[in-house]
Amino acid sequence: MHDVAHRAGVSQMTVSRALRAPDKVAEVTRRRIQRAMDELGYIPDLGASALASRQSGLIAAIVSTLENSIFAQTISGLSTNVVRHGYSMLLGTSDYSTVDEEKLLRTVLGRRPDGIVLTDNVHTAAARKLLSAARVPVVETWQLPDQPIDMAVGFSNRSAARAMTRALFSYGYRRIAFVGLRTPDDRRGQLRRRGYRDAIAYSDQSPRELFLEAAKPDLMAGATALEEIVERFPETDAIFCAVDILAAGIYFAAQRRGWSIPERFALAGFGDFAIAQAAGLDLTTVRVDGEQIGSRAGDLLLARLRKEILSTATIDVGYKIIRRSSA
Amino acid sequence: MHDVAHRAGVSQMTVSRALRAPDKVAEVTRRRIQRAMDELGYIPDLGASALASRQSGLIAAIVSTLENSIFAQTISGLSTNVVRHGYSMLLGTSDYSTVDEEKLLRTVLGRRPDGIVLTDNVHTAAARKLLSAARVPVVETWQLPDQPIDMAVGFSNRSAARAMTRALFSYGYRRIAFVGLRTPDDRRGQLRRRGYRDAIAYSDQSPRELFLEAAKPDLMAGATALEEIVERFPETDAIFCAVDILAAGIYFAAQRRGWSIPERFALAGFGDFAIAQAAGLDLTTVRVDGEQIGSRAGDLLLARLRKEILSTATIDVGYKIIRRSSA
DNA sequence: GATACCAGTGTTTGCGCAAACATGTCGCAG
DNA sequence: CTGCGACATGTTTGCGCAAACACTGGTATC
Repeated sequence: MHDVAHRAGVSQMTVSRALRAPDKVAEVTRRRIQRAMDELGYIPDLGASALASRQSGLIAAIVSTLENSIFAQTISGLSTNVVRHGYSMLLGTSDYSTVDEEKLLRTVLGRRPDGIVLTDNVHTAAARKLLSAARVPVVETWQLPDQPIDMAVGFSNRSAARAMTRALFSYGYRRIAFVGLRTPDDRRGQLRRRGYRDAIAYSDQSPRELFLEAAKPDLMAGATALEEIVERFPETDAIFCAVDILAAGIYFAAQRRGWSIPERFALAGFGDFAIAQAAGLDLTTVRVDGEQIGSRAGDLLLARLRKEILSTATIDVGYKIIRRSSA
Repeated sequence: MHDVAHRAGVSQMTVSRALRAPDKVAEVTRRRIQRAMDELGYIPDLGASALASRQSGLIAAIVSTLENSIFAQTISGLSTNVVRHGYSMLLGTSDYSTVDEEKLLRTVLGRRPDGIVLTDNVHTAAARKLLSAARVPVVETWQLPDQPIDMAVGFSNRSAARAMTRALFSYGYRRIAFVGLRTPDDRRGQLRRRGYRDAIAYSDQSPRELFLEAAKPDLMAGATALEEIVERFPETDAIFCAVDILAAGIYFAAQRRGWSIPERFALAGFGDFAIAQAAGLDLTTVRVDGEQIGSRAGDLLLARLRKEILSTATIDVGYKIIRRSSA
């Protein structure tokens, strides 16, 4: 910067101003400086700028995983939004572990980000303490937390599952089964199950729940699920799966048995993954806009960083029940 | 840090050392410092550290898109690798635009990253200049570039497509058609086409190529492809698609016609996307390990940062022809 | 017992930039 | 013509940390 200043015949401070507050520098001077920067191939050191201004210009995101395309979408939405406003994205992966999240958080906070976005809302006590001590704006995303650390953007898995179950009732189905995974740390699955039970409780039916031992939801798990459903709840006329992929597994397994859907039984999933569509599998499901969640999270952060007073620190982006031919 | 030093009864420098070079600090002192840090909830400022040490501890990745799960995998592999070694990930999205990539590069370089990973190998001249001027280790990934900027990890789309075409010949098919998209900026598709032609040139057959006008590869495009193939090359006994999703589209379209695969014709794709598997669509395809590409890119960077002499700056991770029931 | 050496710690300085304040220059009201 | 304010620019200082060098007391060497 000093070199640029020298070449443009001004002081280093004026160069700094030309960069950060161009309107405080005379037009001609600004152009001279610009030319000097171009000629020297000067690229301002944002790290040093951060140190001096106490604003890092970084937005950190800690996602549970990138394998799942929904979080990738959220990052994409968030990134597009904040990058446009001059921020850079810092990314970390917690692998669904709160302990890893806490560890990651320590390093991330070391970068003094201006904002943090989390895709999970379960944290260690220490992590919560770190975050509040850092006095950094935080947005939790996807499942709306009961006790938000700060801000939140997402929806309620429970109410979405309740809505889907009710929708199945409204389509005329009665003996609705629910399929989930037993994995104890699958909070989403548990919430969706509760939503299912909420709806069942308001009906004349008793719950038909199936929990698979599978570690991961996949097609195989779906196939197993169908077998067990047939055995334990043979009267079932609709199956609601906690995850689309399970529904897909059930679909193909049914196909192999020569059963047609929704004649033999209706089928509903959760997530509206591209997978289902791609498989030509016209699945009734719950859709949540992952990209929008990221984008809105960015909005909240940016507003906060502009010192705006936020009327609502929590945004419910809702969900959509997509009825397709499977139910 | 000053406060921590005071509390531990040492100088600020000793605290710094306890952090960066623990073995240069006496055991007891280190423990006192550790305690002081815990009590104060001190988190070192990595930005300031970067400024003083001239090492940012940042690895930047510029991906074409996150929508596509393969790049998400690469980021995941890269991130896991470098984070373990104390680096943080800076992420940017170029949306397949070399101009956006260049813009992004300017900001990214402002952070003075210790290494950069790119998922594309087409860049503006200015971008190339920026990168070489920055003297930062660079790894280009996926398609191996003809003229690498620095290092590279990936494979050759051309040779992979050639191998697949040859494989189809070896399975006994003769009249092999190729389906791609016309989108001019689809470099990958062009390279795969060349690979196909390479193989055809060594056979007694003439090329049967079909280029769709569709903007994006999807199931619909696949369905259209089948119609055109049937019309223009009715004698075709095998179809090789530049992308799995097209193959899936063809598969379902064939299914609707009551044609069975591979009896009516064989089908091969490229990419081994989870989609195909999920659809229960047992597709013969070319598999490339996206996560490994990211991980190996990390290895190269880390080695370079350790000042190791690299014997090879380019790593070909290869590909696998996966023969399944569709061919 | 002088010399060299080393582990452990402290002091000084500067990384590249921006905040805060200081200075200079001009136009315009009275 | 004076004085005051608005604008444009310069000077000083410090952000939080680590490199480089200086220093201390102890141990090994012969």
